[in-house]
Amino acid sequence: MPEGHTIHRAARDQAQRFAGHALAVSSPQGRAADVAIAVDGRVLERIEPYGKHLLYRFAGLAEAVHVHLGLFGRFRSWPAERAPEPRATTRLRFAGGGYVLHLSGATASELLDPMAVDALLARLGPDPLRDDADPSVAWERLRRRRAPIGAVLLDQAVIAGIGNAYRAEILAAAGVDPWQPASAVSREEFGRLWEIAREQLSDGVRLRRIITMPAQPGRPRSRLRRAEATRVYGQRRCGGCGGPVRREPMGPRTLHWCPACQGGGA
DNA sequence: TAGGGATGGGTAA
DNA sequence: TACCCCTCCCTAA
Repeated sequence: MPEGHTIHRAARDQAQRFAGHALAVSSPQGRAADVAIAVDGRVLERIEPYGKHLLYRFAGLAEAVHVHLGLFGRFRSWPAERAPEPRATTRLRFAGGGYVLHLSGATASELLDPMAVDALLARLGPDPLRDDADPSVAWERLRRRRAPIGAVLLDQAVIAGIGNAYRAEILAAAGVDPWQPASAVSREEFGRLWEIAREQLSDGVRLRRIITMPAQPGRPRSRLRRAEATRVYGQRRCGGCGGPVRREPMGPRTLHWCPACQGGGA
């Protein structure tokens, strides 16, 4: 679920529903009780997405509410009249503007003072989904790394917002060997990776899913089944050439790639 | 119905 | 590198 596209989608959807409204905020689970106390009754002004991080800004409050979904975090929302009771795991509940939102499982759901916000943003690389992103910053960081390009794409300090699925899909679309050192990637190749990242993540925001394969006759992209939606991630056969997709651990995460299209792999 | 993964990341060593 | 946290869903029985 949560790579950068999920976060940007959530920021837009939630801003549309909640921004400008005073929110009733609670923490049924209790683990974010301090957040609930700080913002309950305040007007939500805006929601800012940075990579996989969200910052909620409330009127009259210097601190921001920082949410990071991690691997397990999830938002659910409903029109107020159809909203279920919170579960035992509901970390935060927002209500206002006719809607209810539940957050569960997040790695982070905390108040950050302005200095902590600065520190957070300082350790993130540019986010391809943001208009203010400067890819040359990512390039300067990436070109110095000897780690495999597949691993460096997951480093949020280099590019913010890419996760395990998109790193596989971006490299596959670019035909780049994930195992080659980042330092061996040319400026031109990097430019292509950045552009593909932008396109794939933007499509993910629009379609609300990771879909990197084109539409098929009679089947728009939004209706592609899981087995058709990606080129290599989670697939047994490559969506490009039909050859076998390989899976190997790359550091702590499983890399999916097509040796025929991308090369690589001992 | 139990259990293994999973689109993450921080920390310690 | 290893371990920890966090929750849900799909799969295999």
